[in-house]
Amino acid sequence: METTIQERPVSAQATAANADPAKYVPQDFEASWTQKWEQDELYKTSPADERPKAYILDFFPYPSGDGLSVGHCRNYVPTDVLSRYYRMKGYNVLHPMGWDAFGLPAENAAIKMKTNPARLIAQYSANYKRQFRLIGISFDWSREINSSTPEYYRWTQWIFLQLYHAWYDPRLNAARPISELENELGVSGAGNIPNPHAEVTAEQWNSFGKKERSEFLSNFRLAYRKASFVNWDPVDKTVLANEEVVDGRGWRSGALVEKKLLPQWFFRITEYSERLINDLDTIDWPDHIKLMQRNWIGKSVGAQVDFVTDAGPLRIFTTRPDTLWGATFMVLAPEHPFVEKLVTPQHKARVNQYVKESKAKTEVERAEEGKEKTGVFTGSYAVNPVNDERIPIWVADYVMLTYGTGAIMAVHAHDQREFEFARKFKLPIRVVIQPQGETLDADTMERAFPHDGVMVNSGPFDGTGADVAVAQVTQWLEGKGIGAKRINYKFRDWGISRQRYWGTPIPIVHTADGEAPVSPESLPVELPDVNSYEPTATGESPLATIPEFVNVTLPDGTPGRRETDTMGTFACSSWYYMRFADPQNQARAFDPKEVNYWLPVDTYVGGAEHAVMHLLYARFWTKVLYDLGIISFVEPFQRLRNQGMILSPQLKDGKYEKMSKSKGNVITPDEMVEQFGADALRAYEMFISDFTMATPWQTDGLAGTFRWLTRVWNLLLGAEPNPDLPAATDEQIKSLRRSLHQTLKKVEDDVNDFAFNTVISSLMSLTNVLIRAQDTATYPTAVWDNALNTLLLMLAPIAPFMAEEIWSRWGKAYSVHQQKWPAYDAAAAKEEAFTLVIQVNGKVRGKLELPVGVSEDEAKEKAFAEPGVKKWMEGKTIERVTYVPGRLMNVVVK
RNA sequence: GCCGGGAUGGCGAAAUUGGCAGACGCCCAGGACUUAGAAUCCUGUGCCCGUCAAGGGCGUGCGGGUUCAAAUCCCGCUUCCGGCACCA
Repeated sequence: METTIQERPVSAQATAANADPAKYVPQDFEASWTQKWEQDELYKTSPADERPKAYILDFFPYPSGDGLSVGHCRNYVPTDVLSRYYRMKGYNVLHPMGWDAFGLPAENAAIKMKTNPARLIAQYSANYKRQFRLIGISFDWSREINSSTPEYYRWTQWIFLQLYHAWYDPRLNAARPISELENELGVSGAGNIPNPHAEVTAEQWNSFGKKERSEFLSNFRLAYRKASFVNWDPVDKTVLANEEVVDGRGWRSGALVEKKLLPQWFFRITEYSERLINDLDTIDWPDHIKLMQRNWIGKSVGAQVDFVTDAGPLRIFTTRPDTLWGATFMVLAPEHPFVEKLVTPQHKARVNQYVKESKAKTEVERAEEGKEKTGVFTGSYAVNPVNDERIPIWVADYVMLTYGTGAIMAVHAHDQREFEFARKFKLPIRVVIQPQGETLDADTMERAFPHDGVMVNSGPFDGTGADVAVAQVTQWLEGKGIGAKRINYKFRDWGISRQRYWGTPIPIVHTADGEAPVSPESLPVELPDVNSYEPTATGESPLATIPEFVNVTLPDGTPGRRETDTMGTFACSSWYYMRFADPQNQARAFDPKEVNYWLPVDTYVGGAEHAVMHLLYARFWTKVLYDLGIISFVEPFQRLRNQGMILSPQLKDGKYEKMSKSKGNVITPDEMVEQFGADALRAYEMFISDFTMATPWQTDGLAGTFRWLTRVWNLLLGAEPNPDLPAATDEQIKSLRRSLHQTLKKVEDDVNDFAFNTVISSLMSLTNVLIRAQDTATYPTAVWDNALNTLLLMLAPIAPFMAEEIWSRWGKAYSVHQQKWPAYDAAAAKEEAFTLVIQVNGKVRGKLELPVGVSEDEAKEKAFAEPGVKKWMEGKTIERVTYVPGRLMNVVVK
């Protein structure tokens, strides 16, 4: 098929030749207003004061070489509109911007281009900044921050030390100074701490040397180092957090992640599981994000039970203690320490082989093979403590060491995985839960029955119903001392070590006596300025190869080696929103007065992809700093909203694609501004669809908002009223004011509700009303001027350039952006009449204009007299009439 | 597999949460202005029957249901997009 080249019908490109001052040519004035606003520091935020505050924040962007696309503008424009709106409402507004500048993409790009990541970031962020200015975003640039500067990461390190020097006391449900733990250990050991991470008596503790104490405290510190199997990305040559592994691959490199045993730094976020779940109820976030966090934390309530084995008590976790009597064997994870102890000589070879193979598999391989269960018998047996039955112990890789206790009891009849396993290995199956209304038969069952029912074959519990079974059995186990209630969480501590150069150095020195934290006064531990910083394949940070960095002598003369891992960038973004409250502070991370005034963030906007990473980590840091008395709030982000993605306008295989540089379908704000101006772009970003919805870009739609702004321009700067037109009647004047104030209400409500698309459509409607009014009658000057003035003020947050230009052409005092938001008059907005929709048997048969407050009888009388309605009622009997005042009447006839 | 969220004209979408489906735009068609085009303005525009009429029927992914009344609530599917994934 032949394609014709479409001419671009609408365009406002300025050419010097046809410059007409009456015409709307945004390119003629937008840039100079940006300059003036900046000169005048129009958007500079004041420190804490008496006014109510509004903190409106976008997710901390990672500046990339590609710059911003029109898709990125989708969140920056609405937050800017909100900020401008709040300024006009008299709020003290904080609307800042900065750069999440550390991390792999910049470092990898810099290595490739043989340059320095700092230089790249400077270049990329300058481009972002240029684009933000281009589209009129009102950031207070005096508060700009860059997480890779020593002035910033000094305080990231400081917060790291706060965590390092703290532990979580389950008795207080809060973090406390580690020194208080040390005191307690010296007096009473760990004996008074419920479920301590490690046991110690006071005598033992007091006999410990420096190094032993240091190592012991690692079991409690909120920032700790531990050798563990980690997700190793062989392409980026670094460790990844669990959240950064997607389908077994590194989220940035896409490489298959390997398991590697390395000493790593962690933050003990799991201590906050319960609070992270509970406090979700106190914040205004999208439900699906809350749900994702809950699922990620993965709380399950059940019981732990000790089975008797030759190697000692074997502890399992189950959410179904009511099925204990149905256990027909046990399964250990291949890495479980009991495997070695329990395997009998004649099974040793097979078991060792199986364990070796499992350990070699990646997570993906394990999962892929997951449908077909594998496993081997150890040769040993365990005794089920509830019925003294002897059951075989197997090893199978569908059991994970990292969840629960790494060991399970297998109840084949009531768990699908175990059912499959039992069928495959011809193990016995026993029904211990009978569903209501049917009878399960262990021999003929084709699938497990994992649901509720009545307990059978369960000794003293036969006949117990599902509603109470778990609680009663758990209590019984506790009474007999063979088990206890236990809560398990899926998620694990947050691994922050990165074996890379471009990140915040971890402020720890390793000495012969153990770890020595860098003193706060000697921060920052600066990243050395070096030429070569390529990652090593060994799992060692490139910093380890720099002797000047590594070798240190502590103030007391002790020689040490600096920690050479750096922190993953989620550390930087876990507190940047606090730094914005007091970004220049050289003496501390922030002044508590400022941070407690501005925080929590009132409205936080960004993509849903950070649901379980940044948003969980930031909440965790906030809670720790709260516990330590540094800040006075427990949740960082009061209201969260996620923008929908903007897709490429081209259909491919019946779908709209994501914009990406590799597909060559990226549309930039630069080209759109060049063609239509920034204001039309802003309006279209709002108008395109519901804020949360993914939607394709349509440049023709942008042409539509440009046309609308042109009509507004012509209306507001238009000619004097036509003297030939009749004077407006009282009714017309009332009607005009009604439209005006209804729109005002709608715009305010919708801005607050993030319904930006309908903000634009209602302003378009108002524009149409005003243009029509202008062509119909001459309105009193006061009425007309007030209408135009109100429209312009409503437009100011949306189209800031145009609003300022018109304001200035009207000869009003600079600046429109320092004006008050117009006052809403509810009386003026009130309707005097309404349209009554008349239905007969549910079908619309007529409409009637009636005064508000008309009586039901009168409405009926008039409705039944309507010819269109009458026609359908003739010869029928009225069965019922439903009347919804102000709306609708439905007559049911037969 | 489990858990979320969607599906509305040719296109992007609205719909006060049970009360006129399609606001507001785009596209398209016809007209005005113009030497002509662009821009602008006016009119029309869910589908079908009907002479472009009057009028009527159908219509919010599909199939049922509740209700005087369903895009909206309930049950069962299809499909797309996210998330989780042997979690005991």
